[in-house]
Amino acid sequence: MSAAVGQVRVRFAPSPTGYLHVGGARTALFNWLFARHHGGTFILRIEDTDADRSKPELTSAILESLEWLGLTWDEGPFLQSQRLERYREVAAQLEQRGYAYPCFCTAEELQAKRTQAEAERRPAKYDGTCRRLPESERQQRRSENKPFAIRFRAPEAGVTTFHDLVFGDISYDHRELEDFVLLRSDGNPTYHVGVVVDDLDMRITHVIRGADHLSNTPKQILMYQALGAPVPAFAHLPLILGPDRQRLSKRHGAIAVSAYRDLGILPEALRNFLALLGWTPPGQQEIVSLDEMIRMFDLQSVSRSNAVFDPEKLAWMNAEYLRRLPRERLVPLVEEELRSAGVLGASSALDRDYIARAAVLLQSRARTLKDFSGAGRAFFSDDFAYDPEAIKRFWKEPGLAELLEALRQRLAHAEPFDAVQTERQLRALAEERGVKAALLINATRVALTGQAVAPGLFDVMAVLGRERVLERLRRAAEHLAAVNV
RNA sequence: GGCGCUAUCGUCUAGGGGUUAGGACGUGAGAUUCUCAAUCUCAAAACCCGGGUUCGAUUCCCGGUAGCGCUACCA
Repeated sequence: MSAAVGQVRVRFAPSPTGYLHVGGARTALFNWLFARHHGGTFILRIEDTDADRSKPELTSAILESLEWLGLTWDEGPFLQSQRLERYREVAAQLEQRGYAYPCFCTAEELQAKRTQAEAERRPAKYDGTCRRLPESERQQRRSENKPFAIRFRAPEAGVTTFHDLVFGDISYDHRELEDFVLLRSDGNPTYHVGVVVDDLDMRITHVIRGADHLSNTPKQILMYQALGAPVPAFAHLPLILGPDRQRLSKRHGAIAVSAYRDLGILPEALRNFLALLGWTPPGQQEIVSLDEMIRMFDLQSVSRSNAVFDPEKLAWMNAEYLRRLPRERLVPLVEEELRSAGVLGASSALDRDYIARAAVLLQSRARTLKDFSGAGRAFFSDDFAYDPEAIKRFWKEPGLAELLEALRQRLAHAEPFDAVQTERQLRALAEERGVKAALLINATRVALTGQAVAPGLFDVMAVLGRERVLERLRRAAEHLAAVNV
């Protein structure tokens, strides 16, 4: 790739009217991958021209989510709200050159026209009242300080055709176009001005965005042409849908990137999963490292049909990543999870080495980080409850209290207190009493972890250590004796 | 309604004029076992419909249908 010519410049341009959702994250990811693949530049721009709906705190939340996903930007973030003068300047320029005109219609008038058009089952495009205003009339109304918007003078005939890198050739008849607003009557630009002017000023070479912008593209191309500017390449991405095949929205539950972080999802897992929504790497491998993704990413292999977001597959992928996590990354993540879940207090006596051993033991069956503080709670705190289901399943045998007490006494002298020795002692006891080892093992598991499901019992004992094991056996025997009468 | 786009297992997708239509998640069965997960084996599961082109279409073309998008002084 030659660096001098065609240096790739792409951007991600969210609007701070909500949190970064998975669809936006996927768009950001594809832009980022494209930039990295081509050794280009990834620019972040905040489209906050809608003063009413934009919230500054959402901007920082979006940045945070992008950083969490590892999608770092090379330039920006640029705020459109700080470039308003520039947009007005361009709008004025378009007006001077006859590509735009002032429109004095009020919101009420426009609404009335639209309603009537719908009633008559006509397309509800702007009727062009102010487009046909004589120049003198325009001067007159302006001098009266009547509020006005600036509209683009769309061509009345012809077709705009462009080549989309994902969708192929797209044609759009100009008769479908209306004279869309460039500048609102309060002087603020609309979306179309913001994108075109910024993409131009920022020398964007490839506009990679959601397919919901496909129909907007002809309008923007017309603006580039009116400005006598080169048109960038376009690549539209299929949309991400909910399980009901509707466009993803709050109704679908977790859609914000931050929600997945809170659910205990790893950023690399979410990133990998998102990459597979609409893009397939060559070969049949689905777990793809970042480096491989960058190397293999290609807009031409992006799908054209919308994709349903499948949380089940994400969960599977997260488990895959969790299992592969090296200890030095796993342990801090687990500690953080335990702390935020309140399992580990500030004054916890647990040392790092212990936490590490417990985390590694739990690692192979964890689906999310939440599992460490949830199902794994008993490894990090003495304050855990016996799961009613576990009791029902493994504590139904009579005489268990006495059996656990006997086990406690045997284990008190097991030396060393490791998986091999504890297993030997437990099996010996089971044989001595003529009960199946499984019965004792399962009952003990509930005693030690409160759960019906846990790692291998003897590994659990080895990690917990003699002191905790004996104490918990005592507690369980007590509990059973009290309940079973 | 108008315009645009899309259409392969439940889901994500590969493929492509002649294939046993491939993989992954999920689902079912089995192996293993100390519970569960993991792992291994096996199984069920798809080319939207109708025309056309062709010796032959799931693949190419047209139409229909369905879904999604746009249709704002939102982005």
